[in-house]
Amino acid sequence: MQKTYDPSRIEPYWYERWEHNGYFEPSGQGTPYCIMIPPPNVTGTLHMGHAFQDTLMDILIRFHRMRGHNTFWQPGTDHAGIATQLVVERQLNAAGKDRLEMGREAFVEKIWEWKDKSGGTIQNQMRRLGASVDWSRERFTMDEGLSTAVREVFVRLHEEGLIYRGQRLVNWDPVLETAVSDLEVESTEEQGSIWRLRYPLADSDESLVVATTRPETMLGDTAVAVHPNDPRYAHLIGKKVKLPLVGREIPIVADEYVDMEFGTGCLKITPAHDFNDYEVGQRHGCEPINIFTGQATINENAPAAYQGLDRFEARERIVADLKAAGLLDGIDPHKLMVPRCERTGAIVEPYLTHQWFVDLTRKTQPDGRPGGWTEITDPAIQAVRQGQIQFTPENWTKTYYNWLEDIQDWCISRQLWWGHRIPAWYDNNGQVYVGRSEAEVRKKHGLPDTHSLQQDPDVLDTWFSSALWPFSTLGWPENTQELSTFYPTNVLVTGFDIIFFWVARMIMMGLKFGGEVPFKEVYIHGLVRDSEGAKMSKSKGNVLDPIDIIDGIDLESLVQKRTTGLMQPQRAPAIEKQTRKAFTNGISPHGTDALRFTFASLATTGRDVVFDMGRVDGYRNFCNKLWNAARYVLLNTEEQDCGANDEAVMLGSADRWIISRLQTTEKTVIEALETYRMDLAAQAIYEFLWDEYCDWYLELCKPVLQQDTDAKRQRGTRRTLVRVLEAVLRLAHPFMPFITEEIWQRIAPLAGIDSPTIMHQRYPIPAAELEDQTAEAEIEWVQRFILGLRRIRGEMDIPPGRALPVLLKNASPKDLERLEQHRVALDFLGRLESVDVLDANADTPESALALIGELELRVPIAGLIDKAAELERLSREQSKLESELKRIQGKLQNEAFVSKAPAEVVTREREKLADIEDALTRVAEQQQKMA
RNA sequence: GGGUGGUUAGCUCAGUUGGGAGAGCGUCGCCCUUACAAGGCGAAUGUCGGGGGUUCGAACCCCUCACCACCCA
Repeated sequence: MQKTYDPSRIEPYWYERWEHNGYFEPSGQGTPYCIMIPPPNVTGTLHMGHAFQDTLMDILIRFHRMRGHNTFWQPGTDHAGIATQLVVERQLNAAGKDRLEMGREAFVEKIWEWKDKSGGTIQNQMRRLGASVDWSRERFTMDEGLSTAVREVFVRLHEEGLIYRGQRLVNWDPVLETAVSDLEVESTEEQGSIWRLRYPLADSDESLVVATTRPETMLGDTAVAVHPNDPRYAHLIGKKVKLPLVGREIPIVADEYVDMEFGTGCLKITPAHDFNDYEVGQRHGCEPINIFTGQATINENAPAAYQGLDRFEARERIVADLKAAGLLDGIDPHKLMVPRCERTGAIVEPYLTHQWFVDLTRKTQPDGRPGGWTEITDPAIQAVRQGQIQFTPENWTKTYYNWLEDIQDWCISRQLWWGHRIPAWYDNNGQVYVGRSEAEVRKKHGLPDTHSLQQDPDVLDTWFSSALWPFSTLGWPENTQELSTFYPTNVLVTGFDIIFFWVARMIMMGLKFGGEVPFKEVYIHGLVRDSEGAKMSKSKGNVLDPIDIIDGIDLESLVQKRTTGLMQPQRAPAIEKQTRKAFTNGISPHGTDALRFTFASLATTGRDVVFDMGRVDGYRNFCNKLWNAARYVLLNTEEQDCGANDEAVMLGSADRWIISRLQTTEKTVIEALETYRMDLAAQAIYEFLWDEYCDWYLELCKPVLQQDTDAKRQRGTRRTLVRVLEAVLRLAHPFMPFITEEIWQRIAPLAGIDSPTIMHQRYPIPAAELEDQTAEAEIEWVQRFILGLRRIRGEMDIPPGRALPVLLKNASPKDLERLEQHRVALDFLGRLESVDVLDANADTPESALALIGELELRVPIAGLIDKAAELERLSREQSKLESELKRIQGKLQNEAFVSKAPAEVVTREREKLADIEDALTRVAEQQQKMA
């Protein structure tokens, strides 16, 4: 093995080999285990969230594969309708071209070109991460097969009356001119104003004042609402106001929606441009008046003076005109939530348009057939409530229920060109026909070719196809082998941010069309944040490319990367400054295994994953530790007798100890993996490998390998060195696939194993009969002995190279037996010059003291010990012991404790008390002697 | 306004049926001991957010307050 650990040398090599040899494909044997990847954007790049999530999935996949399951991890991408169309459109604009001039067909062609060009990026980044997905079955939401599934679902839902077309208020992006989903709208608090507008009554000199954050919408007002219990306005209910600038007379209505405390207590009602007003308007029979065009300019329903104005220009003009008319009562600064489209940054407009909806709310349809609530929503709730699907952590079910129980119909149409075209055709009479194809529609409805049909120009929400992902990827609606083997899948691994939009919808569609839940478990992980705890985003300039952590990147390149292609270029200097501060020397290379191990150890139950580069540094060191430990093992075992063919061996207590500890570690790791506690699993592996195998076992081996003359003992030690390492490599493989494979290739033959890859080896199974309490007690005694000695060394500033004479006093027969048995190890690890056992009544010379239970370990002072330092240490130890003594005495003197606490707890406290009293006596003696 | 989660060492976080406060990183000493200086050995560091309650006993259970974060309206 190379002397230094160099991940860049081993990682790409092994991945290429694994993939080339088809090791990621399902074995076809054993219990099926399947995970569907949450499909990333086909033209996207890997961010930290992906890397985190992919790591967690790969750990589960490799774990189950090694347990002998028929394991399948489905990879793929989605077409990300808006994002992708936008990217290509921007490219065209930069080249001086225009989508509309170009035409739909040519534009879509351009997007496919872009997809082919940049489509492989994220897949190759996943390869760098070691993701063991089955690339041979990769899917894309706009593949032919998946598109068939989309059409099939649409048609069937429509046939059942569960998809309808209607006019509703939707979130509208006036830049893209499309409806967008709630998920794509981000509301943030922004500074705005409240305008107080005075509306005169129609039939008197009275007037009232409405408060609004959006004065321009007054052109579409259809009512003014007050609270029915508001005494200030009770006399006005039922009267009319004359809408300024427009002249329309609109009613004053009473509605409990109005907040009497807010503003003036009078609310202008604009049903066509506000979700709440729409509801209020409906209650009072107000016809919505739409005053905007698709680009949010004022349309022909408004007075001519304002037509054609942009919504923000219109606001200024209207406020100015009202002011001129003496109808502006005032302007107050006000913070309000402003909804913006995540993609374009444009302020989203509630907008009244014709869209396609999935019914999720009706219990029954007017014709008596079951409605969407009964057919789709309620079953999705029940599946979780009745435990067919389990969430981890369980708490997230609340979020799930909250949303589903208050669900709205799902707007699935988008006014885009990139996506699945809605399978609906219109004739010249406006009659709509839904079917799998135009031919099917014509056949079904007996429409001759001469009867003109136009397909609906809109496409479906990307989430509509994503909702089908768990079964459409497996070949549905065909009844394929894959579908019957892997559906329902085992677990969905995802972030809590898309529980509503994706998880819930997959459950709905899975139950409806897959006939069963799409997955039995949902593992919800946290979201990756930067070291300050802030969400990572390009515009904040705090994103990290996982590949940069793997390969390393110099500061200049990092600054460059973070400051190019910004939506707000003016932020570049701030981002540059912040980057230079946070990464003074850029990012050093860490390798994939270290990054993966970091992600695993960050996967706690919390919902924020605060990413700290220091952790990655630490785990890279861990990889290095493993590497060097393996080198040491090989150095001592290669071409030597390791008992690979089950020759007779003798195992010492150190051997039996490390084997016993390995069983415990295996149990911990497996249990942690089964409960999605990757952090605990990683911690157990880390501690075993570093604190037990490296720090103690390798050291305990040295005297045996270097000095022992018994072949069976040496063979036993070599065999244990090799076998334990081999097992822990398998244990750690799901977390650190590359380094474990590389080392395993060298170690496995020494353990008598012949196989091309660790990937297909069995995951360790803890064996109760290998647990050995006796050996653990033995080694613990040795550890305490050595630690006591080391502490004296450290505190007395005695160089580690200097051999020490040791005196033992108050030794029990057991102590003497252990001393005898472990003498070689103690000499080696403790650098003992001599050991003398003193009689109980013998005089003890001035010496530094360490207590191992009742056994006194003493190092004589002459010429070695700093008397003052020892006295200082003794007084520190004394006060520590005394405070502990006080605590325990207090407990035991409490009669209620003695009588009510379990007997074993009381006994334990009594024993502790005795130990402490004993230790205090010795410390006091020692102090006297030194004084 | 409704809901959820959080508050433990300087930093990031564990703490699984309530019974001796932990890890990593950082800090401070001593060591280039033939696997590893990306290392070894040792040390220091906490009114477990505040208050109250239940209990023999609370970081953990209950109530309450404060602050932070997120989600929904």
